[in-house]
Amino acid sequence: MKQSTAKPYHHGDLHQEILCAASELLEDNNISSLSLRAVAKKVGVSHTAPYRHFKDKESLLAGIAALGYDELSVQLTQAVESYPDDPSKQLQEAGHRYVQLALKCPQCTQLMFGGILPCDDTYPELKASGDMAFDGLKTIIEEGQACGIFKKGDLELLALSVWSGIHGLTLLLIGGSLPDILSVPVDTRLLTTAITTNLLEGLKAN
Amino acid sequence: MKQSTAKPYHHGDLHQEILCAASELLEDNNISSLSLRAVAKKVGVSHTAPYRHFKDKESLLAGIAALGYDELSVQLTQAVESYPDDPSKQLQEAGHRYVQLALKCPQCTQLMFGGILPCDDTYPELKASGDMAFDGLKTIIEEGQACGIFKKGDLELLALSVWSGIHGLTLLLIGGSLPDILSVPVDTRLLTTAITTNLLEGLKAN
DNA sequence: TGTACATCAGTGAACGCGCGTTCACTGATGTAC
DNA sequence: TGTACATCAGTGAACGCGCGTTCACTGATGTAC
Repeated sequence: MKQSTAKPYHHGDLHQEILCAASELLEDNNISSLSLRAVAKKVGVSHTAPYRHFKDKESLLAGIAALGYDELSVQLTQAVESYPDDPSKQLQEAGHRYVQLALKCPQCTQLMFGGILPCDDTYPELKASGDMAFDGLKTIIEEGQACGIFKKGDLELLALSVWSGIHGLTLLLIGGSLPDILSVPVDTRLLTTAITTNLLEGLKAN
Repeated sequence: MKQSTAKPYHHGDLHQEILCAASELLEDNNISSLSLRAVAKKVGVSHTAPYRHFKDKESLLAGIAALGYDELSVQLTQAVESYPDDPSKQLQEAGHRYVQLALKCPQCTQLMFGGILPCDDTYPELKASGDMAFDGLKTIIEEGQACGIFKKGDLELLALSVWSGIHGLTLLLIGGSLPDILSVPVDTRLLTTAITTNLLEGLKAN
């Protein structure tokens, strides 16, 4: 993204290609076994080439995570657009999209939320992307409050309540422990609906 | 645990000591930088000694995670005992204890839920400990249903709803992203109370 | 009680591995005149 | 238009590192007779 407007040089847009290859490799294995060398190999450049585009390995990881937050924002926006003027349905749809996205790229989700990267201003782009995603959620709830279907109260606290519920389910799903804990087969859609319904119950205005 | 009844031999109870030292080292750093060699060094034995007690590194990690689930079960039991005959308060207390425990040992929590270890029967002790913890939660909800203050419905689904909410908050807290996302300082107790209250709202009988 | 033997916890050298990072380099591209 | 130079993306050899695991061993403990 940062480089995508720059003119191609030598390789083309190695910055983007590295990010893209790294995201793919990340899902093929896991965070700790993702190596700069493997990424370079996948792209077809020497294993030192990435250093022209990323200060070090952590910078690359931060770039991947930022892309993840960006994609999350896109999904939230689409959820809102799917159900204009119906914050309850928007929230439910957002929940489904959150879960689906995480299931599509579980390792990236771990990277985003696993406390692996600093969340402060070390990587401004990462922080900005993360904030934007949370803003998307807050907007839905704010809308619901404005039209009187969600209860009043601290916006961030309500948003965090909802987020926690979905986030918890999501991580339990990608953690893979549920199939061995629950006595029934895991039906992702059913579980997500049940949990968002529960959350909406606690959110609705009296 | 497995060995604690065995008579001391040579070192004493190296199995336990290794588990203990590994748990401590785990919190000092993180999962991927925990090494068998460092554990052995901390205990004061050669770096191959752990192989007499654990098949490989993953087995050791499974042992640590199992201890984590056991401690979780203890906390749930204590939550129940703190408020006899009041499942709502039991649940709230359980939430607080869940969060507190995770904050005390965030890396172990990641190990337990991060999809790092197989959840099937590869490590029976691990699976048994995990199941027991989930049973503790189900028991609280079952009790609440029995005395009519929680709504009817699939027990596991309700338990999972509650668990997801608390689990999500917990992982967001230990992920460390909240202080940089929320505009107000993070008050763990307040957040936990708000979220469990919300969850109870969605759980109560009509 | 004493002795010979079996068991097995713990040792230390050695193996092969992939990793992140550095460094001096090369060569393609862009630019000033 | 042509030339000399500056820039900088990508190279490849080399570094030092810590790791998991294996192996033959040693020596302390337990046990059978």
